[in-house]
Amino acid sequence: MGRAPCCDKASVKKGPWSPEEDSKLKEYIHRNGTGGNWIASLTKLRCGKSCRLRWLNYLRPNIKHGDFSDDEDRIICNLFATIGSRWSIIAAQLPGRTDNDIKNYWNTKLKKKLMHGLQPYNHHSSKQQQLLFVTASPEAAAPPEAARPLSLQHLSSPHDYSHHYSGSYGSNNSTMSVLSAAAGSRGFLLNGEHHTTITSCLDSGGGGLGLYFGLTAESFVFGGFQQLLEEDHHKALLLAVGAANQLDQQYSAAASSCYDEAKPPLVSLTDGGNGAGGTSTSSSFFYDSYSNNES
DNA sequence: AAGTTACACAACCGCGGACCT
DNA sequence: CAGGTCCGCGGTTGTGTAACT
Repeated sequence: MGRAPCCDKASVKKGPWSPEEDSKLKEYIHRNGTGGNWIASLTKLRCGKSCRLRWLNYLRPNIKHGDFSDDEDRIICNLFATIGSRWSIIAAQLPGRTDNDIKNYWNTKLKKKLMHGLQPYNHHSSKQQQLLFVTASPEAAAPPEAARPLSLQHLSSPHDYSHHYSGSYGSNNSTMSVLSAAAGSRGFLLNGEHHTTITSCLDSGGGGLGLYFGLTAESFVFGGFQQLLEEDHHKALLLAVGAANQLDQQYSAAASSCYDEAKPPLVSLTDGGNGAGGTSTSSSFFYDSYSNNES
């Protein structure tokens, strides 16, 4: 019944591929193509799955290695915001790039690049946090000519924010839940209008970094989230807020803030050249969440 | 110079759906 | 139709190396 076993996992080689193995694999593909059964003639060399992966991610012709362009960054960001971590689909939009490549690039570089605008906190110790979703001003969603320069805006209290969520949490999963709850159940304000439709809320795993986004018929929100576990501080930012059909416009504004017990929360909107790794590839601006210091 | 840490990338693992017998 | 494997995918781990102390 069924097919023969994939391979003898105890006897096939694992680990990095040698040039000899690569040339054997290339020769096999050259002779037999990739349409057939990966397992059939390769079981003595490597596990079929391993052969397929090596071919697709490294040996295949026209594979691009090296730095990603700004255009590729933009495509990845926009697609991630739209469909999440569907790397194979994203890779299909980037000729020469593999899903594994894009996944690694996102996890090691791009995510951090996008988070670059976050400033270090001063020290608070709090068990209860508030995440705040801030109204997107019409100025911020306008082209650069209109968006800059925006002056610093002091917010007198957390209640100046349109929506907030209170709760305690300590893991990525619960962080995601909080973000989901905050975004989904409370909604957010965009250009003065209340929106409640959040299509997804993602947590991208380790490192305390997460991402969330939302879509409505008229608007788009794509955000990031940073968690500083040891300080129990959380900071959220929106990377892109604007009309969905404006996403390709080349404008951005970045905001950074720091919280000081003696001062009200500060939100600084600036030209995007210095924010989020200097991204100018999508409409973007940042807001911070508010860390409630009451305990 | 040696040890440690952080980072980037390649490879592996486990799962779900498609497919085969 | 049932039982089994294959394929493709996303998440995770392992490894080499550069940067730092």
